[in-house]
Amino acid sequence: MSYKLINNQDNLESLLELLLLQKELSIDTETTGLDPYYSKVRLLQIGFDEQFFVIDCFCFENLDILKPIFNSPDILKILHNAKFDIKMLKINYGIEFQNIFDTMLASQIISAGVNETHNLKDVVYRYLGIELDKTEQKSDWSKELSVSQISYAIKDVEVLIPLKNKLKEFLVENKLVRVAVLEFNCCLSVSDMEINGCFLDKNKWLDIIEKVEKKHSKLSDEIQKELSKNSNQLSLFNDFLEINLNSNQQLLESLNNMGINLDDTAERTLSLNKNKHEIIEKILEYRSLQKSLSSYGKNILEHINKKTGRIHASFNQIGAGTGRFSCFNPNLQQIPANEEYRSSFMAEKGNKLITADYSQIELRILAEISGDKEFIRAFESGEDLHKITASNMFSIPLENVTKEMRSQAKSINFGLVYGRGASSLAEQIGTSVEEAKKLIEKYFEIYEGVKIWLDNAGKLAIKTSQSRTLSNRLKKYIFDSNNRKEIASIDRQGKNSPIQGTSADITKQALFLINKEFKNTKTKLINTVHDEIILESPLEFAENSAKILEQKMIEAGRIYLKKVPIVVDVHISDFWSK
DNA sequence: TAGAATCGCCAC
DNA sequence: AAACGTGGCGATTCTA
Repeated sequence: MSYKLINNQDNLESLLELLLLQKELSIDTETTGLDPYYSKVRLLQIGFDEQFFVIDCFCFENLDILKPIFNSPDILKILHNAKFDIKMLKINYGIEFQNIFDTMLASQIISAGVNETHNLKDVVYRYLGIELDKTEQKSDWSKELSVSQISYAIKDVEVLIPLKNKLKEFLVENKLVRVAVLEFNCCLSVSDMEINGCFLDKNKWLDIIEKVEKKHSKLSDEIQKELSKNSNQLSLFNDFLEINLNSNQQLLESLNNMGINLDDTAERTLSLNKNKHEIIEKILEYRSLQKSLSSYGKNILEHINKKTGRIHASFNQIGAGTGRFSCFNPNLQQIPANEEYRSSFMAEKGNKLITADYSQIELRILAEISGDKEFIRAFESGEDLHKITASNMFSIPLENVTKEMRSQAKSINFGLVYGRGASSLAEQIGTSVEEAKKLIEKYFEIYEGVKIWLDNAGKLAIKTSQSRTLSNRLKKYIFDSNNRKEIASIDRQGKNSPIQGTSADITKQALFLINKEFKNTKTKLINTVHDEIILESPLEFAENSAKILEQKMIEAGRIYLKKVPIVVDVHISDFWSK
């Protein structure tokens, strides 16, 4: 294998001359670790036309002369899991990227929700049938380089160009080029979002946790006492028997012992049996506190980066099969939605947080794709959707809609996108199943087009084993066509995926537009939660940034929704708020 | 006994 | 048997 090692300024300048002539480059890095704030880039590998260059970054103070290459809209940069290299190169060298092809994202797009691994080794084997040896990947890249290390480093960039070509064929064949470009563009935003991170006020957070801990232990005592008092099982030690409240097995047994016979201890079951004993309410409250303490609690503080003082969560750009993000270390998408918790996520001194979310985006998408005249009209009116739905359903003027009617209409509206049935609706709104059925029928008389679309979407998913969003994002379904339960599930997924996935399309489009708009400013993208985008902006720019954010989110929505108005709610605050 | 599986619950 | 879509995560329980 022939390659050129670049280890002095002369070499680097000659390389630049060559790179400027290229249309496509494959790029990879080898680093001393995984955390971009604590790791150094050892090697930067660049390949094109069977030519490979290995830059020993330890020989250079900066890589400024290469910046125009990475930032060039005319040179395509091919990477696998581009976010990793982009973050490393940006933090270490201030290198900005534009125009990328991420073979990992491409592989995920083609897999279309089917469980497959997307590390380079597996993807290369799947698409090219080549076995890559990755044993050097975790070797020590901070010392003198071995021949084996260099040849490994080159192998990775060598394989990227044929891999990209193969993946591109698949993308074209499956009409996935549009969504791929969307994801590649969005990857740049996600990289910045992870670099920026968000600020969590440690003391404020600890105060909350302390309060919760007190409530938690008090409640725990009360429940334990109650359980042992009523237990007809005597302790051998004549002491009261403590059970592990977090063990649902033990809890169920204890409840049965005191005459509360339940099938399980699921929240649903407990809620339905609240009237049997006051302890049940307490158990539910205990559970909620337990969840807060274990899932968030002090654990989240361990994610504060010592260098930046901020939390840099990891976003999986195509984390869900529908195209939604997922998030971990920590999961910022499941922070309790109450102000107590969220207000600890703050803007740093001199800054404001700007929180913007799409108003009822999924229902607007449903209106768009179903084309239902009445549903669209409801949004065009600008009135409260649930109220206007109730008014339509019960054939009464808006002002006569009662709270109960509105709440019933609201439950149906939200249940729609999940393929919810009558029995589950009945449970929520506290009516008989028969009544719930009638309400749904009435609903679909008003919004007939919605019913037709939902029915078809479910059937189509089962018939074709796939569904699409408005960006043409694909979701494939694998199921046993003899299994009724599975078919019912695919039916619901077929209804939900195009909606949930289009929402993801829109948010990703917005993330791209926003990041582009705020490039080289002090306004930073710091978080996103499905239909919500959060920026941190210096005080003096906050008003203006908020306006731009709103505009760009609407612009992104407009690309997909042509018939239905889009509304974005924006708030400027010192902390994360609704 | 470590890792897998399951339950339960937080978000949208 | 269940009947509501998408995730991550922690504690308990199961399993090899």
